[in-house]
Amino acid sequence: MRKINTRNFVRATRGTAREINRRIILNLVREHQPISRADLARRMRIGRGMVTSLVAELLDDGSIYEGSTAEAPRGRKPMMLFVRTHDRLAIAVDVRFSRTYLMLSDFSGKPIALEEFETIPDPAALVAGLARRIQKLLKGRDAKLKVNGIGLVVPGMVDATSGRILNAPQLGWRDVDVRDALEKATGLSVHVENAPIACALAQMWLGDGDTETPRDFVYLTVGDGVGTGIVVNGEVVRGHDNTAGEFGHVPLNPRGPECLCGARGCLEAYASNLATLSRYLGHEFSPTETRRLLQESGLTILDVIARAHAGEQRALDAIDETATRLGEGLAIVINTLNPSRIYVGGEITELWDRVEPVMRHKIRERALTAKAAETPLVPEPASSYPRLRGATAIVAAPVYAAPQVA
Amino acid sequence: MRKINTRNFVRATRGTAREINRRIILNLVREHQPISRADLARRMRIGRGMVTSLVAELLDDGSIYEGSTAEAPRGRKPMMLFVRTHDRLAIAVDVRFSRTYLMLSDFSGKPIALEEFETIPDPAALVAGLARRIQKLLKGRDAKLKVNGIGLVVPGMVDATSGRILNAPQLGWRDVDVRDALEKATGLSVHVENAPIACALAQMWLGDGDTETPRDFVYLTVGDGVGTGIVVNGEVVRGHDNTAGEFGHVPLNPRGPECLCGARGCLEAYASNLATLSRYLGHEFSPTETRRLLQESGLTILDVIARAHAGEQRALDAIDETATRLGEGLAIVINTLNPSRIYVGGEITELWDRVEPVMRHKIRERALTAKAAETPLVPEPASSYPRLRGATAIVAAPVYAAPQVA
DNA sequence: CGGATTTGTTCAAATTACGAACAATATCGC
DNA sequence: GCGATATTGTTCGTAATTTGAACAAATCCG
Repeated sequence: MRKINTRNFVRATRGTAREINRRIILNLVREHQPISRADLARRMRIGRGMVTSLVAELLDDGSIYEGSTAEAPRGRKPMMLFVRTHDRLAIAVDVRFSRTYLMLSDFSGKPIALEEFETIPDPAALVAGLARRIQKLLKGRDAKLKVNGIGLVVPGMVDATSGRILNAPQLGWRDVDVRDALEKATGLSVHVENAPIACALAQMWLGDGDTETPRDFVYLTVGDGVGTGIVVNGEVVRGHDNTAGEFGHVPLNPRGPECLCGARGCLEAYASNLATLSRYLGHEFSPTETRRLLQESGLTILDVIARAHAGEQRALDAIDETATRLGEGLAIVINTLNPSRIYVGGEITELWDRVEPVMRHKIRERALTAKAAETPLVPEPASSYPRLRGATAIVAAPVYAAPQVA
Repeated sequence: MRKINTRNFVRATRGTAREINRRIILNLVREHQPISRADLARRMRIGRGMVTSLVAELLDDGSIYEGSTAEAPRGRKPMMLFVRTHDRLAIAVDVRFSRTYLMLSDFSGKPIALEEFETIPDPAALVAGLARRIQKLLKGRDAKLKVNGIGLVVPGMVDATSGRILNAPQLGWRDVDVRDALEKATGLSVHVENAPIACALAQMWLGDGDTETPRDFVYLTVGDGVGTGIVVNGEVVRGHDNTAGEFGHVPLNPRGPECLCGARGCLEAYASNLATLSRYLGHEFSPTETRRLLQESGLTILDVIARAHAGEQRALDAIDETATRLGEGLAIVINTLNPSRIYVGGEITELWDRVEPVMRHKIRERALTAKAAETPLVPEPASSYPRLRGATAIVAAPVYAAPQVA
């Protein structure tokens, strides 16, 4: 029961029904490939003639392709259909505090080329550098491989419709427009997105290969900060001013450590990588001291994880406390949004066998129903580059998304 | 960019485009009445001929009606259209701990008859009693007034699709099916909904007369418990097991008062009417003691509010603390969902001039952005019967909602 | 009263969904 | 090897629907 937006609706025209059914077929092929025309007709309860005609259009515009025929117990062998992902490309950019990652990948998220370089703090200079690298990246490529656009992910608040970066504290950017500049420099369409939302979009549109992604879930990212991407009813939640999902600043303890946001005892001040590292070094997190402390020690979160793996008690204690706090935060996520699943991304997933039971224990303590207490937690290893996959997803999604109607 | 649900999609048929446009017209009439066919054609960028034909169908099925002609500076005077609400009725039922409210209203939410009686704890007996009262209510009515259905609101978790009440602790109901029984007894279709969600639906579909309701907001109910109804992208958030919106059990203080849910320091244990009343009597909230305490004293929340109005310091202190805690809770709502507005319902709104500034102060302290800190808080007086309006809304909404497609 | 202007209706043409017939393969029983 | 049967995919006529233009109705103005 969605309400129609009478300020900004899309009315149906002669071609709308066809467009809707074509998009449904494209998605059925995507999720059930290989699949035959006759199978599509059965699933959609539609005549095979209609399928032939719609499939012809999808073949024409290159969205799908015909593979070989498949075995059948009797009758004519069906001609199998597949979505064309290997020659539709996206350029994914992940801008982070110290380094920027640049990936060329196909529409399935499979990497073709990957490079990284030091982040240039000035937006204009970064755009110029990016444009140069992108041009070089595409130079030697086969012209047949169509690049559909650029997806750019930043740690911070983004207005996805205007493409403006509203506030990215880690980069020191405020109200910066990189989209238009990068579009002008490369001639490609550019989509900008906030990192946790991008990770959620990667899960939604590219999946993780094995299990089917639900239509309502939360993606928790644990990095220098703690953030979430929220998906409800098959759609991302951005919020009225693009600041939804800041579960990192849920207060856990009014007398807890000071947080970058100015408050005390935020989840992030307990569970971000900086906070974990700081705790390992014997200090509470502090927005003014911690960075200096870490630079002095030269340690990174991966060192703490390695030592925990090796069995060092101090490292294990630091990690356990982080997991406990994450569990408290996730209990709030579960009680307020009741997602069917929670994905967890970040270096901390390397210790999943240790971390998950601790989080689960807290969640069981706090969840309001027995079902909710067992909300599946799914780790996503950092090795799968979730942010870059998310950048790819924002380029690919418009091709597969439901057409806007009504 | 909504993802198509390939397990449960609706394909477009020959009539789909027509259905979509008819529904758009209905909603345009709803929100802009009085409006002429020519105006509709302009707003939809569609030929007037199409509008004539679609409007004829809507006139036929009684969704809208023609009023009188309107003045125009020159040319033929337009014939104005209106939605027909006054002779389409809904029966609204609000089952609460001690009393049950029964309202007959039209589709605009305007009450026609209202009665109340003591809640019968046994579900089957309550249904039988309700059916009897409903029959009596409808007996004397004009047969032309079409009753579209019954909306029933309960304090607790509800599976809106199956109509089962999963858990309503205040009523002591667990996994109870009142829908089928009430449908059988009355011959009317019955919709069951959770109270805070129903309040949100009332705002979304019936509005409050003056201002336009946004497509993303939160409705906070402060009663015996504290709950929220969440609306995102013009659609209600129910959660995977129908337990979304439990912001009442966000922990504010790990060493706070014990809550009914078993945890400590929940928002609800600070800010529900029971907690406020308990605090006024000089005690912390306690799930075991408070009810007895209140029965002994014979006081209700309205007494405390009246004394606060009269300027009694002890009452004011109790209310201020409640407002402070609600502010902390709302800051979490704002940082995690970033709604464009928050409606607040409950007896406490009687003291809005006192309560709002206290909540706002806390929100300003905690909100992550300046814009979010100014998220409008809109009080809804208990006198407008928000839950009963919500029950009406769940009956009326299917008539106006966007058709499900793709 | 005729021209100008706007609203609402009618109608023919262009498109499109739909369904039935048909062509193309393939297996199986004999 | 050959007809019977089953299944896939295509073609094509029919019915339904959008679309745009012409037309009728209503009103004001000079």
